[in-house]
Amino acid sequence: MKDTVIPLDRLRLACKECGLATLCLPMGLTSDDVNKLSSVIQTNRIYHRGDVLFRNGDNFAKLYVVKSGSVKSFTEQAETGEQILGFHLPGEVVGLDGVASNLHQSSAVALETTACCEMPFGQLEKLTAQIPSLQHHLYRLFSKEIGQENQMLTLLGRFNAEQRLAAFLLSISSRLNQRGLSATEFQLSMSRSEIGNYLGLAVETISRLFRKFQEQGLVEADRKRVKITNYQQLTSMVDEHEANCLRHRL
Amino acid sequence: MKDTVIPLDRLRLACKECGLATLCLPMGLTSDDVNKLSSVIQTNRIYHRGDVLFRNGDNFAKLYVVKSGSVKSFTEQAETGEQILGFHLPGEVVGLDGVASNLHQSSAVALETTACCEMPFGQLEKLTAQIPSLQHHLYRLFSKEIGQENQMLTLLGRFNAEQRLAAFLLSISSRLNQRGLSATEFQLSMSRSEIGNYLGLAVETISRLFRKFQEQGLVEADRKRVKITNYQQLTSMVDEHEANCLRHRL
DNA sequence: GCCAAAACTTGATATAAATCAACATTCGTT
DNA sequence: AACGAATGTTGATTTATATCAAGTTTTGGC
Repeated sequence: MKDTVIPLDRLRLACKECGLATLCLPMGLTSDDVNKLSSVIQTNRIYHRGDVLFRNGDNFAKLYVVKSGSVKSFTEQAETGEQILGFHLPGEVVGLDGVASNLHQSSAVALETTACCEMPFGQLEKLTAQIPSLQHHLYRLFSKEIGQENQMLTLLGRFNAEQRLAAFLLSISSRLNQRGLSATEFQLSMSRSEIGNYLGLAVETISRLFRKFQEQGLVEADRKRVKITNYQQLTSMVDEHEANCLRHRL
Repeated sequence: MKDTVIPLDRLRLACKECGLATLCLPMGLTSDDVNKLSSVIQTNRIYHRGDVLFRNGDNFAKLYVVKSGSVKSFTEQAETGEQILGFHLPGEVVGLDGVASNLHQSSAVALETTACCEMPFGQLEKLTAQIPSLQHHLYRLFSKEIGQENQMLTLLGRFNAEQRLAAFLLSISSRLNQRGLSATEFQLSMSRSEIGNYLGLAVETISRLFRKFQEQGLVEADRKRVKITNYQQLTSMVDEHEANCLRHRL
């Protein structure tokens, strides 16, 4: 008995102190609920740069919550290329597209040393049937992902290169900030090439834009270290664009 | 009592004969389950061209299942423009992005005379807690939407104009075909301008591409009437592209 | 701490698709 | 059936961004 109780408590503690309440500790869970949830979660598995969380076509079994570090998800096309679908920062969930067919529809690899909590979806699903607030939380999680992809569709369909990079930097900034990190100074974990891939732009374009932004005093960028020096103007680039670029079509 | 029983039966019948098993009749529902489900669904509400299902910012209350006709969803930007996020054909669900914040994050209007079943999400959610297969079905529905948006991200990020239109036509074709309609001959419900908007291209480009496809014997297009005359080659345009276009980057 | 490979930068040039401009066709209303 | 408005077509021109081609800098393994 003690053998069982202590690990659960430790796990529960792990979740409580995790700070990533997004998925693990939705409001309104009782202590008992948290124990149930904790008991099905494998906490803090460590991945290193390039390690695969799952690959397109793998059986889908679990959702992954990034606890620290970062992950990219992507589809592999033919033998030569990949299309990056998203970068996943601490507190964000990876693997939602696997539920539909019980097979992962994309791949995910760690961009740096990364800790993830892994949640077996089958067990999670059963739990959600018992804990209404958890169920609601999970529906919301799926829905939020859809909303974010809608934003990305707008970006790719209507934004020019400059505005794409601005929106990208603001997105990273805001997401890190939500986790208590600086909104203006951070370290990117992805290469220029990966940013370009994600934004539908050539590497060279990303490189030139970083220089341009720097010249305009919007950011200071030293390799992966980024400091946003004019948050306001960066924001207005995206907003104005939304007005401008759409003026032309329909 | 009779008053209650008969409508429920009628509704259940409505669902049973609907043929759109996607959401309403997942495998494994008992007759009793179907009655429960039917009782919360408002069936066959009719919308006419231009009618609004919901608007960005509206309170989120229900999901909409297109039964016949078609719907477009989009975000409105500034006062002048819209970005079309998707076209929704019979059997498809609209409104999933509203769950996250309890507010619709996009708008939806009927493109033609359209019948929808409306499912109050709160009640649906309660039901899913009682009916495991329904719960699973709903998770899968969300997940499928995410998968489709991922495909769209790839299209916008990496496909050229030609391949975007090819992919678009093939998508419509396949989705109509899944509903028992012809895969090669159909009537589009959206304008060239809306297609362009959706695909991140100018109207003129769409117009030229239709001509080009026609000259190449891929399709016969007479205004909104489309006949795919070389399905095979249309498909290969998209596939080859996946190999070609990606060869260049990363 | 050195070396090769990878990542990044920069400039010159090419090109796909947007924009501009004009006209044609279709649709919906009276 | 006739009209104006919306939608679609077509050609000429421009432009944003890709591509090509060389470099330079950084990184990570030995």
